[in-house]
Amino acid sequence: MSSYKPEDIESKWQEYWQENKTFKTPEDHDKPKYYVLDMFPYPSGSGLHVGHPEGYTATDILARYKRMNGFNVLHPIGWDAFGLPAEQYAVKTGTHPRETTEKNVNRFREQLQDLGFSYDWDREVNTTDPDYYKWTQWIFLKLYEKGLAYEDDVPVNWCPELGTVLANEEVIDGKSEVGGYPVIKKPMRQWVLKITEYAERLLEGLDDLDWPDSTKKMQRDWIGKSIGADIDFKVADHDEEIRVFTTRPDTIFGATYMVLAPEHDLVDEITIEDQKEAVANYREEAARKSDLERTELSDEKTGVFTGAYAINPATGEEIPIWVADYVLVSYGTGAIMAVPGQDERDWEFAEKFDLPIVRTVQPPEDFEGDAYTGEGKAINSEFLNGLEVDEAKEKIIDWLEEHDAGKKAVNYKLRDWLFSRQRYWGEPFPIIHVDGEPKPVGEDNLPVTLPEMDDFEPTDDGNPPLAKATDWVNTEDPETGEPAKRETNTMPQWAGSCWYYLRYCSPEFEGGPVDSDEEKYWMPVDMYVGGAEHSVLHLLYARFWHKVLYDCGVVSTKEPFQRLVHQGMILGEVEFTGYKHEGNWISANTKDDFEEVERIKLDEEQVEKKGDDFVIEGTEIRVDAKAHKMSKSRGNVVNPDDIVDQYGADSMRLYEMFMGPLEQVKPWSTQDVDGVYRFLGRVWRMIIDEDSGELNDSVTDEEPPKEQLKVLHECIQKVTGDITDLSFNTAISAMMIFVNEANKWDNHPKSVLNSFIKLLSPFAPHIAEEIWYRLGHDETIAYTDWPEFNEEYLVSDTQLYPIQVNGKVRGEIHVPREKAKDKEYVLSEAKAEDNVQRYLEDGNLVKEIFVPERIVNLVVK
RNA sequence: GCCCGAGUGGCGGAAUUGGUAGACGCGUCGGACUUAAAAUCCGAUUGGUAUCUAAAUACCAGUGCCAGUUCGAGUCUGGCCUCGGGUACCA
Repeated sequence: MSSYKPEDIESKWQEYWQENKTFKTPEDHDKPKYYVLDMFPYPSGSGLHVGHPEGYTATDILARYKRMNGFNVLHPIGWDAFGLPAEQYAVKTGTHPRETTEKNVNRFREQLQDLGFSYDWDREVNTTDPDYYKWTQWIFLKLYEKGLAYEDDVPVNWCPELGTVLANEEVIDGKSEVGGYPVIKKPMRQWVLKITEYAERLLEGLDDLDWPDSTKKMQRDWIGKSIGADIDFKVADHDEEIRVFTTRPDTIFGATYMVLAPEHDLVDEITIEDQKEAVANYREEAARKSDLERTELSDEKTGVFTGAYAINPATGEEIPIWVADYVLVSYGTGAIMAVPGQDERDWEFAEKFDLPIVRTVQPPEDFEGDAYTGEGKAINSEFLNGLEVDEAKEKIIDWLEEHDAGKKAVNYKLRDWLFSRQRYWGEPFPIIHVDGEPKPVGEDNLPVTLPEMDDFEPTDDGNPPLAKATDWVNTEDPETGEPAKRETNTMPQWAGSCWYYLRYCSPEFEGGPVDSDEEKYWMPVDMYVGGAEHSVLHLLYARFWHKVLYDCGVVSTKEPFQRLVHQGMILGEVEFTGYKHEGNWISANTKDDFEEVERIKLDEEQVEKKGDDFVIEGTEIRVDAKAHKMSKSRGNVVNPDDIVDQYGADSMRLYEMFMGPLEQVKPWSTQDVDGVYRFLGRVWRMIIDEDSGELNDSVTDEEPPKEQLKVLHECIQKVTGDITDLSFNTAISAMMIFVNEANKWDNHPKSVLNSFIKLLSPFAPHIAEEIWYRLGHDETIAYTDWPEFNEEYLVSDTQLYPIQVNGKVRGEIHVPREKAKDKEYVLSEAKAEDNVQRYLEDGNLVKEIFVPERIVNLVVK
């Protein structure tokens, strides 16, 4: 072997690492620890796509870097392996989901190993393993014991095609996130987790986390805390009161009607005889509507009058009570006081149904529009008149409390978490029903394993597939021996991923989900890398469970993930698209003017850049130049296996990091992989003689000269700093600069090469191990010491000063190091520079700017 | 609609606290090596103007658009435009 052949050296070192368990997590707790975690992958049938290795390479670089800096590193991987696709495949083909899952996991594992990631494979976990989900069930029992898990009959998102209930967040625009099937509302008995009880703590906990601001904001918005008041409205000629939540109690004098959600409990009771039919029809219609229809029809407000009236506690006047679906039953109290003067939705409704509108906040003089929602002085509000919004709020709340009509209140958008699914391939609940009442099975009876089945279709009446396993369903109460029925729902996929990061700390531990000594050492996760699509759900659910476990004394930290980073999506290759209408080319910017437009994919050679746009070569016809999200249907998916086959894993890793900043969205370009591949080839040839396979003659044992040390230490400084900042793209660029420089040298002292190869090793570990070995080392490079840079080599003998005249660079001078900070000297040299002189001669020097070791600017008038 | 994020060569992208815009890489062009090709290596590569050509030098313009602050703005401020993402009757 002589030239750089990744296929040979990569498999060699992958085998070496595995045989020697190079990356086994150290068991001692003596050194500082670093826990670096990738988001739990779902092992899909299509295998790894190029987005996976992006985050994984970043964490792997950090893991390897930290090991070389003396840390004990926990860098694990595992499988979030329950889930719908394997079950749907089972329904279609009869293949048991376990088989599909096992096959997919094996494929994923192989692909990850081919990329040379330094995971501790002894700590692999799998959510579908009964030894794992035993503890998922155990945690559920804790939730149940604490009253945080309850059964409820709730209108749920029922998807007939998938035969399952979906969580709100799995429904997008009224269609299922998976498959895009229609979703309707249907009441069903469900398990629900009381995440709302933790709303405030989930909100507060965000403050101290080192997370992207946008992610924190999304979580805050999702929790949606708002402060206002609960106000009770008496119903005229009834004993009932209707409670509303409002953030604008100050506008109560403008509350000219009320609205109940169609599902509100009091609707039937208060509706007068004459309106019963209309209201019943409206409610039925609203129930039948899917979320999609509700959204689509949202332009036009609808509603019916109940015939009943409420008494506005502030004005004492009777106001009509309506039913309308623009009020949601699931937020606040499901009822509102409508203040059209200060609320756009109420205004719209009031206009449509001819209800009175009273302004209670003075809009500015130039205000044009309908409802006014801004700041201003109260009007038409008796004792509130003249007060600003905040003052008025305070005063009215005091007034309401005095008159026993309301009180200050806080509300959250966050809803309780619908926690059951009508599926087979998920964790069974550790719950039995005795005489129809739920009862936990008890810790000793865990795990409750899935029964063997070969039919995974739900029953016709919408019961989960597990209902068909009658031998399994019909059991007895382990305590009393009474007949009992098992819960046939299963947990959602989120369950297993809510606590997996804990299991990695002690994957074999049998006394609980996590060994407390290990937990105290390893937690919290120091660096968590994964897609922004999990900004809300996974991260919120996991934080919720973590806080519950904290309350149970299972974990010692209040938050699981101290630092979080989202890798940006990798898009497909840039595509050029031209448009034709009736056979003639049309410009891309006019394509919306035509009804029928034909899209034509163009080659790079067929287009050229003209101004800000790309056009068809030789014409003015604009085309679209865009990189799209990779998708099977578009046919632009890049398979990492192909890149590894063609260029090797080291090039794959290097390219994904070189593309651009980790967190940014970036288009893929296979051609660009050439660049990093050539770089690795240059590294190889700098050290290895291609003919003999021996070290080059230029590789010597001599002491490096100062110029070489300068180049090396600049590289060390840059790479070290950039890894810390996660700026892997510029770290690689720094190594390229080093190699470009070093290739000009006649001699390559081993000490310099050793240091450089260490720098390269977290990025391209295979070639680094091979060269390290050829440089005469017996041990893996993975635990050698990271090179330290020495400031003293970094200083050059001269200092370069660009010389500006009126802010424009007109020349540059080099001054000796010892004079670099000498203002007098530098300025006189600057003025003496030939080109600068011309400008000085033409005007008067009025000001001299001298920034030490940076720049000189002369202001001339 | 609302809330974030981003606009820099043909392309991906660099640029400390405001201090030489375009590092590094791709592509393109030219050259070396070769019978030839591949591979490799060297050089050029923002646009424009001037000095006869070339080399070289100098100047002008230039980081989405328009203003502003400053000795100096890709970077800061205000107003727009475009693209990407999130969210959507949450009272």
